[in-house]
Amino acid sequence: MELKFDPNNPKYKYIQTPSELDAALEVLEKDPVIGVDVEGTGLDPYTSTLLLVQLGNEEISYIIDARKVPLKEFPRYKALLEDPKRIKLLHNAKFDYKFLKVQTGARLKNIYDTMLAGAVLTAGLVGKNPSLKELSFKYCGIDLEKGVRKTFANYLGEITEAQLKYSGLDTLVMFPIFKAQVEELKREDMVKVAKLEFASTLAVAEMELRGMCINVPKWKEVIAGLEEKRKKYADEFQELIRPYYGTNSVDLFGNSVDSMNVNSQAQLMDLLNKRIGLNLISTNDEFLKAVDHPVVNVLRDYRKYEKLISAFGQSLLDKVNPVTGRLHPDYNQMGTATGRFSCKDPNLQQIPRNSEEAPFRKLFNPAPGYKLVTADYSSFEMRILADLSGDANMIKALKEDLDIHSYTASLMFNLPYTEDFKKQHPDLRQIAKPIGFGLMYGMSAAGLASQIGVSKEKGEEYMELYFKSYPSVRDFLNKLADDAVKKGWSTTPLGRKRWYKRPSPSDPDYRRQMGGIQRQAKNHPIQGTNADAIKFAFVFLQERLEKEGIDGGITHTVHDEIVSEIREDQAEDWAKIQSEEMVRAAELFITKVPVKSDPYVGDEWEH
DNA sequence: AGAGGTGGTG
DNA sequence: CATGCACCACCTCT
Repeated sequence: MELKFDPNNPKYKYIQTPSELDAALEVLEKDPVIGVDVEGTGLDPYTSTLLLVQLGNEEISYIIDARKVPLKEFPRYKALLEDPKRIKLLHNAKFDYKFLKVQTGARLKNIYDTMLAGAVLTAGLVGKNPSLKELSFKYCGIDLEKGVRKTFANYLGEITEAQLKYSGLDTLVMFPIFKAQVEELKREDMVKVAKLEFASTLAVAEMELRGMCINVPKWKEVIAGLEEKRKKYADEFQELIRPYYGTNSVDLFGNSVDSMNVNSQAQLMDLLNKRIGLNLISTNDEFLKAVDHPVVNVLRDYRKYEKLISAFGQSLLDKVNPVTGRLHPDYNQMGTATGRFSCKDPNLQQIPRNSEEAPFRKLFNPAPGYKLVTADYSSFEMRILADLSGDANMIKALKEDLDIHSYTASLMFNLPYTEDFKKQHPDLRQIAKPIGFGLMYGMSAAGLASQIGVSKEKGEEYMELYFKSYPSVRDFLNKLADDAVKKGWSTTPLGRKRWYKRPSPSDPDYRRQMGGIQRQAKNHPIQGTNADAIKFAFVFLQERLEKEGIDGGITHTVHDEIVSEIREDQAEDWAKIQSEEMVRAAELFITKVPVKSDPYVGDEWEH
């Protein structure tokens, strides 16, 4: 690829005064594509200081010292970044967007993100988002020096020559990557999915900035209650196992001493199998709950509390932002091979559902004067399966709003479907339900059998009855598996691809790996279409928030659910809009069955 | 530092 | 022959 810059001697200009910035903008305003990058003293836009803002074209980078040039009072700078006609070229735009909005008041529009483009182009093959270093090597053969980036951490001094050179190259190198990726996206028919990622990342950035309110004092109370329970069961456990160890029951001062570490799987196996004489292959709850032994019972109780405390205790409260007093998780919009979001620090997508003892979700509340609006798609993946497979029976059931698992059971066991089928034949419905879910994961008859606790033969029989009821579902899923094996990828209707690394036939693990690919390929278009719809909903909702002048925004998402925080007087109207926009987004893909989304307005995160 | 086990979510 | 998708956090152990 022909470069418009010298990687060893990149052209840059260090901007320290408003008049210098005016001169730079004079040049940049002629460019249809602007490279953008920022350097700060840290990663958090609220607690770190913005040091540099680099703006450039494919030949030169203008490196603005944000401590010297008052960007907040610079309309011309803001107008350039917010110009909807000009493409802003960034790597991981979400990060820069947050800094630029918080610290300079500018909100990027119309972006191209080399990181997200790289991620959609390698989904399934690579576990993490591509770095700029990787992309610049791959597309331009340039080995970027990234050591300098670390020098910005907590940096308070004058900007050095090395820092300038490094910062300049960052914006320049994105141009050739951009050109190469666009060609690749066109070749792979992935322009639409890339555009969706680019558009939604700004809504994701807004969501992260907003964060979520958590009731810290009550959270601590709940944790304290759980700790009491954990201690009770821990003590009981040590008391119960003492006979199996004999010595070491007290230390030199007469205090009782633990015989073993309950949290150690190795020590537990030793206790349960060698000392107690059970014959367990694993200590997970699946196996423990099949055993009736006092030690095991107490262990299971202990584990329940230990899990809640370790995963959702103080470690989660430590993530509260000192400036905003709220939680601002890091959402990775290409965090999964299927296109779903992942979430971390903290992962609010795995907060337990409310229970009496641990009502965690009740402690996520709106700010004073606001409400939380929660809406999720109902049975969304089932609807996607019905639509994509085109199965007439499944479509009919969803169109008529029947209880889908009861209807399935009525077809499987040749019984009439009635309003009270669920009450009449709970057992049959209980057989049909796991098949419906399992199928979307590519589950086999054997897997089904072990899950519902029947023989392999019975499992096969049920599976056969299910597929006889929904014949097109079988054909659809089988075709997905076959195509993935043949082509090496699967796709959603939008064009979101997932690639597969097919094993060599001589690989001893060949069968198992091929089986895995087939299961992933059966699931990907379903889970991926859910993701496509949620991301369109993000884009639509962000547009509506701005258009309607809503005081509030999206605060959270959990795969098929979106939570927003809206000023009280606008919350009811917004609830309707949120559901409508979620449905509108889903209907871009789902046309043969109805899509439903019911909103809930309240002071707690619930659904 | 990384792997394996366990368990929380959709 | 193996046999349910997608994640992340915490713990222990090496």
